[in-house]
Amino acid sequence: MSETSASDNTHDLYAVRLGKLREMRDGGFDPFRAEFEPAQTSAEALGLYREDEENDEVVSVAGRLMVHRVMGKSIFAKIQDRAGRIQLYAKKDELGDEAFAAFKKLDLGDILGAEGTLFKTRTGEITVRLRGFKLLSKSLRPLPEKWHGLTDSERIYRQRYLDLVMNEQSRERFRLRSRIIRCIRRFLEERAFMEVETPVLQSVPGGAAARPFVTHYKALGKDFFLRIALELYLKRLLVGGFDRVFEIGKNFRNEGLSRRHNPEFTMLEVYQAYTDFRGMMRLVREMISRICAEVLGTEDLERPDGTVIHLGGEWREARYKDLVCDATGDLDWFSRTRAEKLARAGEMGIEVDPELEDHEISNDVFEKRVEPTLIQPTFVTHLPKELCPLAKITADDPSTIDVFELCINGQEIAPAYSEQNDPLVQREMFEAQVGEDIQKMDEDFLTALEHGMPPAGGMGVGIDRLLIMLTGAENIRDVILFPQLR
RNA sequence: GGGUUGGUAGCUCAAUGGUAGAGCAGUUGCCUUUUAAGCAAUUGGUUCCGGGUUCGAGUCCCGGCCAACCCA
Repeated sequence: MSETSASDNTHDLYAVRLGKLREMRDGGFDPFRAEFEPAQTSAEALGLYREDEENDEVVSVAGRLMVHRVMGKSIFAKIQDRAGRIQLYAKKDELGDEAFAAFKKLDLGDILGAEGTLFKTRTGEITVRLRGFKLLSKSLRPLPEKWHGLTDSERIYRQRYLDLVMNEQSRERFRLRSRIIRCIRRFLEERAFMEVETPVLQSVPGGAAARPFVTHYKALGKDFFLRIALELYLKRLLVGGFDRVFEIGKNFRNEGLSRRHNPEFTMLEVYQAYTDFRGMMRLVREMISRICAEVLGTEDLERPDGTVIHLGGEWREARYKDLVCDATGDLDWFSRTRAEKLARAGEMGIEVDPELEDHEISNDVFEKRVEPTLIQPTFVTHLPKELCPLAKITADDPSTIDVFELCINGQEIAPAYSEQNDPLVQREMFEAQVGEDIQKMDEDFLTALEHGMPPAGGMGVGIDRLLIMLTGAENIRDVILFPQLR
């Protein structure tokens, strides 16, 4: 190797910035111990500007340095805070030589507090005429390139903070998520629903058919599971007399990763006594209207492919069996033998596991040929009873249950049931499932039902999927701050 | 789990099997209302990792890791 000057590390961005930090500390200033409390956000400060007036009021703002243009004896800079960006203007003869030199040495990504008065530049941008500033945190690593920003999808997810610093669309999507969840909470609280928290660690993971994550509880010497649904604990609360409850929380399912699946995802579950799945239809309808009115400002959502989802007006209602028959082109589909169904499904190009149960073949048809076509809001009702052991059997059709699945954007958004509250039937339904399924008997839940649960409607809303629909995202990772990666 | 595409400077990207480049960022100088500021000079590389073919590999082959998309 040739003799390179070890002292010349001007190419090493980290070393250059570290050097600047050392220099400051040697000079008696440590940015990481500095204090500064801004009086305004960038947006509030901009709002204080008065056209054709003195504008002698001092504003103070703080944020991350995103633009830094040195022009001889003046410098233009922009800092970014939670409300946006604001431009700063430093003038050598106003700021003083020392402070000006320090301002000149700042790096993109540094976090600073600044104060000064407002004026408008020649090109009309409201700007803070810097009177003083303080470095509040030295950034030792460079930000992504200012124009193209951060596009590497892996870093967008693994280093989400960089995505949030660089991409306004991303910041806006997560603000929207927060506002939508807040809107849902308010909506339910206004209707006397009480928010509760139930166990994440469970010894019997119930309420759904899914493979759970297993963990070990050392003190008890027992394996536990991360919950796959909220349902069974919330229903215990109905028994206890909290007859309107909801929970917004994480569920965990030990499944693969895909555009629509993250192993931990956020569910809303709502239970209301003295109503049924029809009551849940009204509730979810009103809840989504409310989100449209309060958060989105529209009932028409344009998807990335250009089609528009209409959330206003009447929502379609269709029976599960009718939809499946339509999709197969066979009006007698449900009276066909298993072999006939397998053959037809094969003809339709659906790869079906020949081991599947009868109803599972039909459900494959539903999931692959019906659900993706349900772009406009559709309540799918009267599902086969095998699909859910926790719902009431339809009074005039013992093969179906009183439930709906709300589908929008080609995805199931919200299933809801008239909750099964007959402990004897519930036990039979569980027993029919156990053995063939991962789901195990939750005896404690059955005991609770035996004490008497009021008739109730219950509903689950997949918050992440709802957000995919409402934000027009194409991937579940875009609505989860820190999605699971390999 | 299978298929396709990709991984090159801090970032965004180039580079017929033949000397690894550009823009931005950085460094130095000029510039007191800029808007991806400008001008001039300049630093910066284990081409994801490990093998192989070849006189010669960022490029071709095999294996691995990671990502995106599609399928399961």
